[in-house]
Amino acid sequence: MKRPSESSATGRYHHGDLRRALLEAAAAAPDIEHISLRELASGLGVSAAAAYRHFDSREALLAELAAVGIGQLQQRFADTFDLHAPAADAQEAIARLYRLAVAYLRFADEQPAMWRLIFGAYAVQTRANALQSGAPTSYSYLPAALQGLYTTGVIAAPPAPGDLLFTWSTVHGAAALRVGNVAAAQGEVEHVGAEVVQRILRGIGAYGL
Amino acid sequence: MKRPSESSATGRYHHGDLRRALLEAAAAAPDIEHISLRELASGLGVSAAAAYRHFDSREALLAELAAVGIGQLQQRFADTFDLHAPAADAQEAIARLYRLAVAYLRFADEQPAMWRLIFGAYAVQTRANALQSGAPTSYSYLPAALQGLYTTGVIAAPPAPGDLLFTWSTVHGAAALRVGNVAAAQGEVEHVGAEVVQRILRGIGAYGL
DNA sequence: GCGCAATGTCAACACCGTTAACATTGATGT
DNA sequence: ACATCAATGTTAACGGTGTTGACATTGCGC
Repeated sequence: MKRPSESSATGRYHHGDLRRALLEAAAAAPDIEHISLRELASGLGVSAAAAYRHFDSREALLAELAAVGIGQLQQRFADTFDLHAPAADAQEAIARLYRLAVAYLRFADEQPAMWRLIFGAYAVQTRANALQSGAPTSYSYLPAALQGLYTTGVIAAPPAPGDLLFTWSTVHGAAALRVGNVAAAQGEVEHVGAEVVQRILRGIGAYGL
Repeated sequence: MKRPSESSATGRYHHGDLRRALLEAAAAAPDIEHISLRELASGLGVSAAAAYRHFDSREALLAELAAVGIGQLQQRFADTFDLHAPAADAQEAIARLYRLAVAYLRFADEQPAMWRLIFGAYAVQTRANALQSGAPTSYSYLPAALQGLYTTGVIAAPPAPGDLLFTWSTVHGAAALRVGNVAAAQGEVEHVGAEVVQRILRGIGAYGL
């Protein structure tokens, strides 16, 4: 309808979908946070000022890009288990937590720049907005996984706030150390995930594993 | 001897200790990573080019500043317990881990910009250098604390690499979530530290608490 | 098919990191 | 004491950056 069939810019005065193109080009850059608007624009055969028809500022573009990244992360979480389907049994509940941890680690591994953008100073506001939107977010999965551990009897008591804090901290921390190239956190994602999840389970009171 | 008594720059052609002054001014800035050399220099009543007599580049200055920050963090760790004095008993060994966690959290709380500088993309090389220097570093304390838990009988087996990874991840992650303004990690430092350490202990196999 | 809002261009501003050429200075050796 | 020289500062300039205002082109809705 409105979108020209070509997304690449030929000699046309109007690009067609510059907003999306800018975000995609930025996401494709190896060093997201250090790209320049001018470089980005000229790479798309467009003037730098054109970007300001779509974003208030460079920061606004990065914030929007962070939102895209949060969406990607959430999608990875969604691929690990269905938020609305309760875990069938203890084994499945534990597997969900494990898959979640591995997804977290893998995302950090594959997109470290995006990871830093999401959890760096820029996107604090972006994350806050994503949270108060009400819709299920990436923040819904970890609590759900813990709840599943309870309903399947892996843990005896409903997960306390401290359990969520602890679990989240551990998974997030392992990913952060990985992005930071800290030696202790390198190695196979599956291995790190297993080491960490095993101890998380013990930490929140899952006995007899 | 060589240093003029005044550290503030009066009309003198030579500043006296510009290198230190630049680092201090940068550390005092509210948003370390986004300061400009020119602003920094002009704030000290000095030309921007003067900074290049002391640092190869802006990045080099930030790297050096990160090294300073790592030193400060290490000092906080050193204040929690003596690396060379073994823990007297189980209670003391546990208290050491707790104080370490709280120190970690407090540092992140009080100097979030420095925290980001240290663990961000810039200082990867800096941290690597600090590690291979051989001297005791901030990376020595967590392993030592875990070892203390073993020697005092809190845990039955010597700490495995996975135990270090797990403990480090959790503490680091809690601090990172805090810096990132994630709601679950806010609240009193002592409380967050206690919640997290309690579960870490369980996670690494400390029973009967 | 006219007109207007959307979307682009161009030119300019102030600022930035960085460098080269030059200036001042404090310490050092005789 | 004094010349010398390395250390440390200055100024001027380069190319690059984010951002803005004035103007140009275009496609969609009446």
